[in-house]
Amino acid sequence: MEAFQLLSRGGVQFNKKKFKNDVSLFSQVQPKKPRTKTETASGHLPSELDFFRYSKSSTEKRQISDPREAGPRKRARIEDPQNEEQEGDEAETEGGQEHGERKATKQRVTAKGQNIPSPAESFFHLKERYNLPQYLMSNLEKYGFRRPTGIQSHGCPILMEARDLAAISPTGTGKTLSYLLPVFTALRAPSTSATVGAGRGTRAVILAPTRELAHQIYNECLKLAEGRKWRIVLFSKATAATLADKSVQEKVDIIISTPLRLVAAKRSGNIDLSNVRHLILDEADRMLDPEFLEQVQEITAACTHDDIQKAVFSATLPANAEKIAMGMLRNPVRIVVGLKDTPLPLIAQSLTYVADDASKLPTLLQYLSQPYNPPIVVFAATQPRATSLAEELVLHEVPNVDCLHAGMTNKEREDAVRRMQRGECWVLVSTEVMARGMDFKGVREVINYDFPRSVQSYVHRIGRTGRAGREGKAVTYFTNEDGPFLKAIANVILQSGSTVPEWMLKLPKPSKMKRKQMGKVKRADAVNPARSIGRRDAIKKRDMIAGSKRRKETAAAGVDVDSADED
DNA sequence: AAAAAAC
Repeated sequence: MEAFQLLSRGGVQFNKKKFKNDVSLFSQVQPKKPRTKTETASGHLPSELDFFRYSKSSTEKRQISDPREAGPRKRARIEDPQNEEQEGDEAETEGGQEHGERKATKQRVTAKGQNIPSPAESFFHLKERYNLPQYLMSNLEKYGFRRPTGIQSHGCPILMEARDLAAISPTGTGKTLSYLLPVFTALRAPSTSATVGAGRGTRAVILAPTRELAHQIYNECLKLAEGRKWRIVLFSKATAATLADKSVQEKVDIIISTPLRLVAAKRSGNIDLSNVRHLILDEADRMLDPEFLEQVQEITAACTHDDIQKAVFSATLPANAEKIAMGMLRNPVRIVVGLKDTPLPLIAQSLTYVADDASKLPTLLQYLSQPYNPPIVVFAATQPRATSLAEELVLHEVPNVDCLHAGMTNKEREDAVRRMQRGECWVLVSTEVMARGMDFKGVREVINYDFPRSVQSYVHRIGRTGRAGREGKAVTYFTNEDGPFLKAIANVILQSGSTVPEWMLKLPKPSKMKRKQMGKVKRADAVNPARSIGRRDAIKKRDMIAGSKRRKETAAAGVDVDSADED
């Protein structure tokens, strides 16, 4: 592992020529026409592919052909009552409408519940209505938050009026800030201050499904907290230990944690949650998955204060998760920004046909040998596949490749995130662990190397790009085996305003049996069938690295050394 | 429907 990491970090030379059209990592992308289409790796389709029978009339359904048209077209859709999500007694508003000024990117907002607080047009309005402290206003300005996003203008008032909230808003639309602002406003002053209204100690808990996401939320907290002596704790083994001291715990204001970590502290009696007034579940549907649910419920039960406000946030919320969430909330407001379970139209999505698993690597290598827009996030289905793919890319001289999955050590994970944030990583190969919430601002493109297992997974994965109003590109590889899952994803792409070949939508709905069967197809750990991963160890890796050097030298002489790497 | 993630 060590050797591989060294190699992936520093062992590959920067190839300027390859990127001469893209010198600056963070410069504005030329708005390209988003195309959603089916590309074939080999240029022709094998006739035995049964689901391509439907492609005879492969005319494309066209909704929005250009992201710049998204505004007006979206508007047209809003006015079409047939497209409205039907709700019972609901208030419906569109941000900005009542003041005449509307940005093209504004999305439809559906709110449901009793006495729904009206949205705030600007941070200044929030301040006027809810007495937002000046330090928050300065910090907002300092960090470039000029206007609230849809979820912020609608969600903040609801939370600031002490209501429970279920909020659904697309990826990259500022959900974190929409719950942090109300939390800071409600807490008023740090525990250490003389004028604390609501008692001392932990008064807000924010839960997230991965360490990386918890850390990112923590960083956002620190931005808003500047200038005040807030004690914000990113829960870890180390911090949990220091909190065993009651006098330390009394000074804490906000805890951000993954569920199991907090449960462990609770069980050891090291944490007092009895004064928690705000409990936030980020990536709520994930947090309500069976494996997390018990832990979340244990934490909820430990938050015994009567005046507790609960809120759940996500870009996706399947019906069963929503049912559980609503059961946890008191007289909640439910708001949906845009369309539920739908990616942003800003993301140009495409599907690429690759015949089988073995064809994916050559397809990706071919793609990465041409100029592209780094950084790219590549999603693999399992940890071994992510590792294997990253190794293959490194061995094939792709520059600045990194790998990140939960099988790695904390330090390795932190290092990978840091390199990503610094723009040192151009291709990040990862698993589902990176799929949710992570905000790497420069990510231009997502590649689903392995087909996502659910619509939710797809939406969150591709949501790593196209954040905060930027454009993004998402490519999804699909093989013959992915056929049964293709239709659902095609529908999502269509929903989000991109185009999809009509035959995909005509695919038969796969039966449960069929899905079960297909789902059981075992994916090889090694991404390159020519290499066996079974006997991999440090020595083997050293050989591979040596092999890659040899390859480099012999490549010029036209000698094929690939076979030398085989077992 | 299943892997990944959580310690």
